[in-house]
Amino acid sequence: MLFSKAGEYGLQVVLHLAAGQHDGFVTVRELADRCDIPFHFLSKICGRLAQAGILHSSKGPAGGVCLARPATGITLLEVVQAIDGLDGFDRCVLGLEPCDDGLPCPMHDHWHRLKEGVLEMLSGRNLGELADDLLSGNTTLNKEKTPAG
Amino acid sequence: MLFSKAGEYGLQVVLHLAAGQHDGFVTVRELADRCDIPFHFLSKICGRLAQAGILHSSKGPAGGVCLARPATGITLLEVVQAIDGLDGFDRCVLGLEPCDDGLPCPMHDHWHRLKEGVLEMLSGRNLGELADDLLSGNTTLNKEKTPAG
DNA sequence: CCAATAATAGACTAAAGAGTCCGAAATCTG
DNA sequence: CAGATTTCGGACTCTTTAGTCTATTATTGG
Repeated sequence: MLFSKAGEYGLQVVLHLAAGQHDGFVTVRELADRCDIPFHFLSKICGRLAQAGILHSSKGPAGGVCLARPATGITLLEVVQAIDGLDGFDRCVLGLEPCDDGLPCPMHDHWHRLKEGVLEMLSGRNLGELADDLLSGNTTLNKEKTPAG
Repeated sequence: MLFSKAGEYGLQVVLHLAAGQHDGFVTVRELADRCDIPFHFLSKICGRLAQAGILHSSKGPAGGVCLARPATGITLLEVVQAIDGLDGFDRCVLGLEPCDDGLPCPMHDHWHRLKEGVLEMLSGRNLGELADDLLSGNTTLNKEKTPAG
């Protein structure tokens, strides 16, 4: 609805890393397993996040990825921007070409307010604060499948 | 971002019909031309809208489509539901499977409020009111391409 | 240096979304 | 009834997104 699958996965992983309190690198394989994300697909996503300066990465044994900066200095908006881009936020909700404050479509104003709300959701709190919510048990990233049977 | 292309087109057409003050049927061809939508694609969309009881349709010469009910009795939400469905509104914004008030993801609450806002945007006003905005010139559906050259 | 490990890059396949085409079936006009 | 018009339905192509596979490069440990 709001993000591509890659975007969803990227957000999950970044939150996982922020809440994980890992010292060094975590392998993409482990992230993929823990978050139930196709490994090769996640590799690409982490590549983009590394290129955007959100993750650090290291090859070889004891390598992997980790947050490139303190979690308190990273917002979800950066992550979304690195993966999905922010173009969607500039487009008319009806797909009309000339739709701005000058020539607004019937939903322009209302949608504009909602978009602001989304941007605020993505940039208002940093990864550290969200990680705190996770660690305190107020929220969760669990993606457990109900055990077979 | 929020709707599929088919959904966007459907909303455009329904708004166009509501604001058009047509007496009888309008051909899908004419709608496609006016709204700059691929004709065959729009045919399918109108088919769905007709099946959902939002449009009436008639074959043959002097045939076409028209709103099945007074515009004041139709909401955008119905249109979206008929074309895209409402499943997207039930899904977690991060794509997590168990994500509800009991086991919320870090964005659950915030996203829930925003979704309510979207639903309110789609159901809060009816087609008639939106058509009034269009007719009074406060809003527009214009999709003019800048003239070649 | 050698072997194992892990990210990186790119080609490839699969599935979904978007758009096209054609052959009905229905309906109006003459 | 004949022919033109228009919706309806399905099959089809094209593009994008999602996901897989393979080879390469860098790093670590022995």
